[in-house]
Amino acid sequence: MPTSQTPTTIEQPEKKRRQVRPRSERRQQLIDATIRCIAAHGLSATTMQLVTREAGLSLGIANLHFRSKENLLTETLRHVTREYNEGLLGILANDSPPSLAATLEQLLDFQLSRGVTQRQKMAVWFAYYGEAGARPVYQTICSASDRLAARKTEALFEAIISDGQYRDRDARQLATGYLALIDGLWLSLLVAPRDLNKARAKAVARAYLQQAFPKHIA
Amino acid sequence: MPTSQTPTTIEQPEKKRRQVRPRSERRQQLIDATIRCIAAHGLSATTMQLVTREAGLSLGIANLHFRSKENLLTETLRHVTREYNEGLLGILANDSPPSLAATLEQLLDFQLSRGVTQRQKMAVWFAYYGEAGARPVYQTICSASDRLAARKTEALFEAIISDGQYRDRDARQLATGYLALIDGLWLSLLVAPRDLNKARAKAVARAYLQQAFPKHIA
DNA sequence: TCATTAAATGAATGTTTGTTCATTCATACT
DNA sequence: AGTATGAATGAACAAACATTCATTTAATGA
Repeated sequence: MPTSQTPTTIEQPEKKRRQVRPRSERRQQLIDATIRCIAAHGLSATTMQLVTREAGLSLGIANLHFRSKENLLTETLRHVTREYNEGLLGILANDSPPSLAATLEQLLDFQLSRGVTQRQKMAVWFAYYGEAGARPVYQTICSASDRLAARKTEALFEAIISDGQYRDRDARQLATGYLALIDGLWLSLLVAPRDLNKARAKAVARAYLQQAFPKHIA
Repeated sequence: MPTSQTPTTIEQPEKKRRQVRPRSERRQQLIDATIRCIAAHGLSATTMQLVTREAGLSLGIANLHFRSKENLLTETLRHVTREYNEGLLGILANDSPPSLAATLEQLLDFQLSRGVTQRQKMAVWFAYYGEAGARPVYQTICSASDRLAARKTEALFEAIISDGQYRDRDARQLATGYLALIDGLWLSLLVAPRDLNKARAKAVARAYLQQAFPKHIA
C-alpha cells in the first residue's frame, strides 16, 4: 500500500529537502545527538560521523556551529551539567520553600526519579567523569557543578539541624556523605541495573536521611 | 660535567640493548603501562604508541602478547578488578577473623587508605565504568566484581546485626548503601581532590557505619 | 663455535578520524 | 521576478590509528 507523495518522480530514495534553521536550534540538535551517541556507543566511539548522522544532518555542520569536536563535547557536558544544576536550584534555592521536610523529600525525588531520559544523562555524566582525571576542562566543569550542589545541600542540612535541634551532627560531613551516596547509587543503576532498581536506590537514600534527620522524613 | 659511560662509542644516543623476557612478565609490564596511560591521558587517548613507549618497549609487542588492543584493555580491567577483589576477600573471607569490629575497621582501612597507587587505580576504574554502558564486556567484568563485593559485605553486616542484636536493620540495604557511599567517595576523591581528602572521606564512611552499628565501631 | 628458535623490533599498510572548503541552494529583501 | 546572503552539504585531505610482518638478535643447546 504505497503512499506515493510525489508520483512524478520514480522512487527517488528520500530526497531530503535541505532546511535552514537558526544557529541555536542546530546547536541543541547536535548536543542532543551527542548525548544519545555517548549513551549508546561510549565517549571513545563517538565520532563526528555518528553524531551528525544521528542528528540527521551533514558531516560538516558540527564544525560550522561548534568550532571543533572538542568544543562540541565540552558544550555537551556543560549542557547536561547546567540542566541538572537548574533542577537542583529550583528546589534548594526556592525563595518560598514549603517546609524543610518537603524540600528534603523533593530533593530525593528529583535525584532518584525521572524515567529513561535520566538514564541517558547518567551515561553521559560518567563517561565524562572517566576522562576528567586527564582533561582539565571536564574536571573544571564537573567540580564546579559538584561544589554548587555541595554548598546548597549543606545549607539545607544546616537549616534542618537547627530546626530539629539535632545534636552531634555535622552538616558538611552529612552533605558530603549524602551526595557521595547519590553518586554511588547512580553508578550502580548504570552499571548493574539488574542488581538495583530506582525504588530500592531511593529506599537506601531515604534510610540515610532518616538516620540523619528522623524528625524531618517519614 | 659529562659522565660518559662508554667512551669508545661517540655518543650513541641510548643504544638500548634488546632483552628477551618471559611472556607473563611482558604482559604484566604492558598492563602496568596501560594503567599509567589511562590515569594520565584517559581511556580515549590511550594509544598503542603511548602504552608501548611507556613500557619502554617497541610498538608491535602489545599485539604479540595480547592479540589486540581491545584484548589488552579488557585484561587490564580484569587485572585491576582481580587485585581489588583479592584484597577484599583477604579481609571478608578470612577463615579466622579477629573480631567483627576489627574486620569492619580493616574493611574501612582497605577501601580508603593506600597512597598514590590507589589513585591511579581509581582513574582506571572510572574510565571503564564510563564506557561500561556501551561495552558489554566491561559491564560483565565490573558487575561481577561488584556483585561479589556486595555478597561479602552483606554477609559481614548480617553477622554484625546478629551479634549486636540490632533491631530494624536490613543487611542488604545497608550493604548497598555502604558500597555506593564508598564508590561516591572515590569519585569525589578523583574528580574534586581539592574538596575532599582521604581523611575526611574516611570520616564520612566511618560515620555511616557508626550510625548502623554503634556497638561495633568507635 | 655454530645452528636453531622464537622474542622483539619498527617500517609499512590500510583504515578511520577530524577538519576544510568549493559548491549548492533555501531564504529574505529589493 | 531577480538578486544577495550565508546556512548546509559532502567530497577531499592530512593526520593518527591499530595491526601486520619481514628482519634482527638474544638465548639455548649441540
